[in-house]
Amino acid sequence: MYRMRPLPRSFYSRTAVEVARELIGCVLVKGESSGRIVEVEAYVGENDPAAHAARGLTPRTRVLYGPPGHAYVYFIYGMYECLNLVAEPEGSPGCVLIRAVEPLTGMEQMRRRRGLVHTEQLANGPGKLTIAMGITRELNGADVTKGPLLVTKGGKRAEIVTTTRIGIRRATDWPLRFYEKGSRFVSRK
DNA sequence: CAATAGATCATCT
DNA sequence: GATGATCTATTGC
Repeated sequence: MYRMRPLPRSFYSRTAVEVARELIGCVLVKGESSGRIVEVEAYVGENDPAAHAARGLTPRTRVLYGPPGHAYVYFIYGMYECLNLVAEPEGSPGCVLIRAVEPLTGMEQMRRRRGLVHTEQLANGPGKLTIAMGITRELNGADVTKGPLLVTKGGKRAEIVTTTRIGIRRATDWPLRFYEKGSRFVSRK
């Protein structure tokens, strides 16, 4: 189907903020599970004190410096994985953290992985959504313009709320978190 | 309700 | 050796 085609690489080859805002309302797909992206954060590169790229090119941040449209999946707190999409042209390490999705399909599989929680809480956080959708470090570096993990265009354009980012210690006042206004599926208002 | 503690390990200093 | 883009359970008011 036309709608199911992955977003092209050119979509991601813009500033992290542009990509972040445009991703709201798009659909994240992996296998039979899919969800509408309702909350994201932009990490804007080496000059962003809260970004992993703030310390430059290391083994971990390698994919951030690669071409846009790839997944950056990292392990945090000894327990969770977080999904980012690499933005900006190759060599510029901006990215977008996917913080929450509204489950659309494959909810049974998500419940199997996440437990018997309400639909709103299946994927309303960066760690929760990777568990719900089965996204692991094996997908680090994966090309999301191809699959098995991909993003497609959403339906109608969402109204977006801008706030400061969550769970970071530095640059806590930078307005780089975006979520869909009125959504019950965001991690926190 | 809000605040806090604990889990648990890859990454970088 | 300290830290962290988290989550859950528990404690306290």
